[in-house]
Amino acid sequence: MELFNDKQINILQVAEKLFSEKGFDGTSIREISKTANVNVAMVSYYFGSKEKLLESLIFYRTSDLKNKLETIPEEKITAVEKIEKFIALYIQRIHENRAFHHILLFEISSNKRAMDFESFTKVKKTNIKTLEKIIQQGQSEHIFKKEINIHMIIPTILGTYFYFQMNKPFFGEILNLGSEKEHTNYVQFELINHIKQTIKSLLLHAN
Amino acid sequence: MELFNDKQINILQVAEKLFSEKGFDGTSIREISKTANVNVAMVSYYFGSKEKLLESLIFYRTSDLKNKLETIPEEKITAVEKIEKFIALYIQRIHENRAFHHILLFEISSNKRAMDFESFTKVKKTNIKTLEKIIQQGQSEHIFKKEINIHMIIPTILGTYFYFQMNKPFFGEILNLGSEKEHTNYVQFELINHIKQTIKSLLLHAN
DNA sequence: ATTTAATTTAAACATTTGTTTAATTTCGTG
DNA sequence: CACGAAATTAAACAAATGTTTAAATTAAAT
Repeated sequence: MELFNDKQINILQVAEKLFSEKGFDGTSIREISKTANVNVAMVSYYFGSKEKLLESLIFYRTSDLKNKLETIPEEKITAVEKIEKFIALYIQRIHENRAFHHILLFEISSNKRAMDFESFTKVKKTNIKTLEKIIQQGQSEHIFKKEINIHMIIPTILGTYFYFQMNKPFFGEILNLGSEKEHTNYVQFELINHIKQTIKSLLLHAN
Repeated sequence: MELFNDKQINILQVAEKLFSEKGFDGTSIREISKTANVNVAMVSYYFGSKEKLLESLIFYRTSDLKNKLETIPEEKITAVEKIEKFIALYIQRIHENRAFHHILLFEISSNKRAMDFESFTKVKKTNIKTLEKIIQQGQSEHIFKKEINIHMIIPTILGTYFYFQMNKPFFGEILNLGSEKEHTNYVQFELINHIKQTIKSLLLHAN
């Protein structure tokens, strides 16, 4: 049994794109339906309402948010390698679903809609726990410093990415990133590398 | 000659609060005028339109965005102290105007409005130049490492702050920050300190 | 005090919004 | 083929939106 049929998925994907570009309130159902080549009534017919469409989108995207981060602590590699792998996988995953995460970031920081982000928050908390486990492993091996604020590591990792992403036109200009491909390439190599370097420096040398 | 009279400033401040909480599209002129205790028509009368109200807000806030960052490179303190001062002043300034910067972040990353952010972009570019100057000073003194991505330092500094700020409810919960005061206190001490520590580690020990 | 300009108001305006209706078409099943 | 359920449509709906109007009030200037 499939949760969403092709037509529904089409609408969800169009809505995701428009919501991420113009915001939830800035996007009308008529614009979504026109872009998706369906009648206006189809959105209500399939999803009930505009808010429920957003909820469906969150459900749709969160369900395949399961990631390979959880197993990293148990792998037979060094603590530093674990950190590097964690950062690379996490950023890659978010960048692949960047439109969705963009919407989430905006909606979560808005006081307007009382929406259920629990399923998403749960994944986020699991990821934080995974990172903390890796760091504590490194600390007990006396590789990582102990005088760090472990709660602020995730904000630095994800914040660097999101700030870069949200100011895409700005950095695209000063870094000469003309196309989307060049942009993704920069994230993949330069940005991920910078974050790795930053977190490693902090964990290995902080005082 | 004053640019905005008391009534206009009142409207601007109410609009700032509402825009930052519910977004530009999520806030209606009627809500603004009701909160500001003025007639609906006053917004059009004073500012012309809703979009021009936002432009006026940007103008109003950007005009006092002049900061004390520019003089840091010339001060007679060590490169490390300059970096620390830069971070502390920059984050403090943004945190004081957090509602405004919240709006800006959202509007800039939205493709919807073709708005003029030039005056703001100019300030931002000046700040980046200031930071780069400080780092280059430290590098020529052989205190700072050279194998860093100088363009990604600002995303790490501001991104850490904004990510924390945008996920305020989330971190408020796991850090037990009940009131706005506790929250600001955490930014002032813990968060700024973490960012200082992170950037210092990177600049001093990166490899 | 009179006139002129600036401010404030309630009402009206035209669009746009999310949503529903009721009729029509499509499709799978007996 | 025939029947019933699902899908699709154009139209209508009420509410909300940004903006304007024209009259009324207040303030400033002469």
